[in-house]
Amino acid sequence: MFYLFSEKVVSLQIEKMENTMINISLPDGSVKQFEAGVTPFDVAKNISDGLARAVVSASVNGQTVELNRTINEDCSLRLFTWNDLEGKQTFWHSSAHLMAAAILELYPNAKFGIGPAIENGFYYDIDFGDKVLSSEDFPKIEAKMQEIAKAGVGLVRKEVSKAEALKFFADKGEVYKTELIEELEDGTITFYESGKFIDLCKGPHLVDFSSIKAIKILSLAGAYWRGDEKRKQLTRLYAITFPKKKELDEYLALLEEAKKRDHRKLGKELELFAFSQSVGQGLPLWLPKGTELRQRLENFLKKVQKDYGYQQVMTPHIGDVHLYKTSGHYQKYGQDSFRTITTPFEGEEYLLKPMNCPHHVEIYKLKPHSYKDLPLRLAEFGTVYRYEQSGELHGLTRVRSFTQDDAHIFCTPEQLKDEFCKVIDIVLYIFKTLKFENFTAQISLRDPNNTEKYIGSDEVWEKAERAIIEASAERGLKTVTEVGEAAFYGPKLDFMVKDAIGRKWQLGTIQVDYNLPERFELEYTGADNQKHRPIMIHRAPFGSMERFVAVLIEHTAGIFPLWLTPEQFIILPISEKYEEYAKKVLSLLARFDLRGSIDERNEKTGKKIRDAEMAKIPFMLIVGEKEEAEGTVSVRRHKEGDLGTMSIEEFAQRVNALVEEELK
RNA sequence: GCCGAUGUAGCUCAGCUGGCCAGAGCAGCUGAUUUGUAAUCAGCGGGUCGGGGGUUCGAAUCCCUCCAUCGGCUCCA
Repeated sequence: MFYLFSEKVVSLQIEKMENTMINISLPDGSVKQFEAGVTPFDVAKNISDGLARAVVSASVNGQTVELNRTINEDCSLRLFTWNDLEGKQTFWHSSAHLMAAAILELYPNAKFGIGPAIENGFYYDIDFGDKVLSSEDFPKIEAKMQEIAKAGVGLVRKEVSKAEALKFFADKGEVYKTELIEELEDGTITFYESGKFIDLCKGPHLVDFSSIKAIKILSLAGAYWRGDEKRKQLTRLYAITFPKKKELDEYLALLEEAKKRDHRKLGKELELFAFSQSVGQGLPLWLPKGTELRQRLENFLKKVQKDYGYQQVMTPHIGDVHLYKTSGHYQKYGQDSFRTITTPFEGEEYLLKPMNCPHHVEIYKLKPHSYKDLPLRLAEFGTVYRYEQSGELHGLTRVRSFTQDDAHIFCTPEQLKDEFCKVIDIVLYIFKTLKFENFTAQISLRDPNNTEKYIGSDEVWEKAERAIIEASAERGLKTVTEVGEAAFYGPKLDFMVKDAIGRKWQLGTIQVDYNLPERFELEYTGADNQKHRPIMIHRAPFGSMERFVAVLIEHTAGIFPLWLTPEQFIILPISEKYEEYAKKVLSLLARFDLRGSIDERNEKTGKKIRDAEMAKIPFMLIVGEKEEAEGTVSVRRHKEGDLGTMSIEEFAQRVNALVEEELK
């Protein structure tokens, strides 16, 4: 091992204090005695050889460190393995160094940006100069990584002074690294050296690369240096590594599964929605089956909302530009959004509505309100138009016209918490019914050190934030709190669900708004006969119909619940002789509120079954001579197979029982 | 909007480094078949090779430009 720096800087190895014993407390509450200078690895080995093999990093008094860092005083120690989030992060972070080391060997002129671990794997932002990297280069890089890992190259931590760090990278022409170092404080700078590749990094890392066994470079993309649109775009390489090949294979299988579930693919195959270049990008066309599905969702929510005291309204798709000037949206987004619509009359301008709130506010303002009228809950499936940047459009999840399952609740400050609870209840009911069993809520609060960028008094903010926190706690939500993430007009609660294959999506949102009541000078008369300002809650449990349907498609892989699916059954007559009977079955089932169709094609039953299976239709009803004679249907369940023969009534009752169960 | 990749029939795709009238499967149409739990057989029709411009004797193939899609970045009221 060669050292680049003068002896005094190189090593942090604190001299071992002879014979001093220290106490190390472990997460299970036990305290063990070790000699000072012990390393986390030693502790792991002391506990068990198995742990010593599995451990990747550790935390000493809450600070994550590598396994060979010496411990010289009493502390609490946690050992992380691959199964811990922290362990994975260490593993992937080190893998990023491994990738960079490989790239440096293959492309000596590459300049490195940053290379962090992410939720699934890691990336490195690299400036390749004139070289344009393509996915064809991946195998070469992977092979080089394997080679370095196999050689067991270590990751050695060194403390360096700022001046030395700057000089080191400046000499190499590493402009990105020097820029990063400029912002660091002297005395806090560490390098990690792995063979020829030396990187600025605060760590911690694996002790060496040998445990990185399975490597896959996933994709490449452009990424602005430091996320700044105005700065140079670097090449970002995404990759993932695992300690075992089997785990990589499983991960790749998961990616395959995700591809199969892609709502853009299924939306096309199941004929739910489409896009047309002639209509315009980001403007979805809902096909008959998709519309059927969406309307069922809408009706489902309408019914729930009715039970919760909401009133349905409808408002136009455009509004006078002054409305949006009053709301402030025109000033904030007008330039980047769809431009105003003009009319034959001079000075008359309209805007496609980018949101429903101002319209609902105007409904509120139609008459004076007493505190006794509140809360007023106005709901609308309101289609809005936003000019999203072209590169941001993505299937149904990011579009330029979408329908919010919107509602605005006008209430008094005292009612806020209760209203919040009720909205949470609606969201929970929806998640339960649609089997989103894994979800968390994010509470976004204002930054208390920067209150001037928010509208509304400290008093109302504190009250609202407390209301959100208490309501979430009362409803037993699993929450994370993000300080400083609130909108300028109020705190909010967002719901994130995990779908069936573990991917996270943001769905519903509940937001408190002080801004619009202020700007539109909303009022109500209180019990004290004084005018007061109501609080507005914006909420959309689905988020938008487009986004929700997209997530639902990916969550269910296109196999929708029976109550929701566009077509519950398809009747397959054995031959055209039984078409009359098939029609009779269809009309009988319609009387039981079941929906389906008949496959009257001149095809064999096997073919009809195959097509119905692929169309993911829940029930196939095969009818032929026997069924016609007995007045029965032969039932086949999607993916499950033959359920046997039963009477039409029995089939209907069984399906309806299942539907009832789903909606319970 | 930015970086990179892609764009061939309704769908999924083949057409290598420019040279027989641009192909296949599925879907569609016509006919035969009257069919029992994941693909019946035969015939037929269908493409401005994303649009436009250029290089060339000759372009789906090379170059430019625009559009759209995909992977990211930035953004998301």
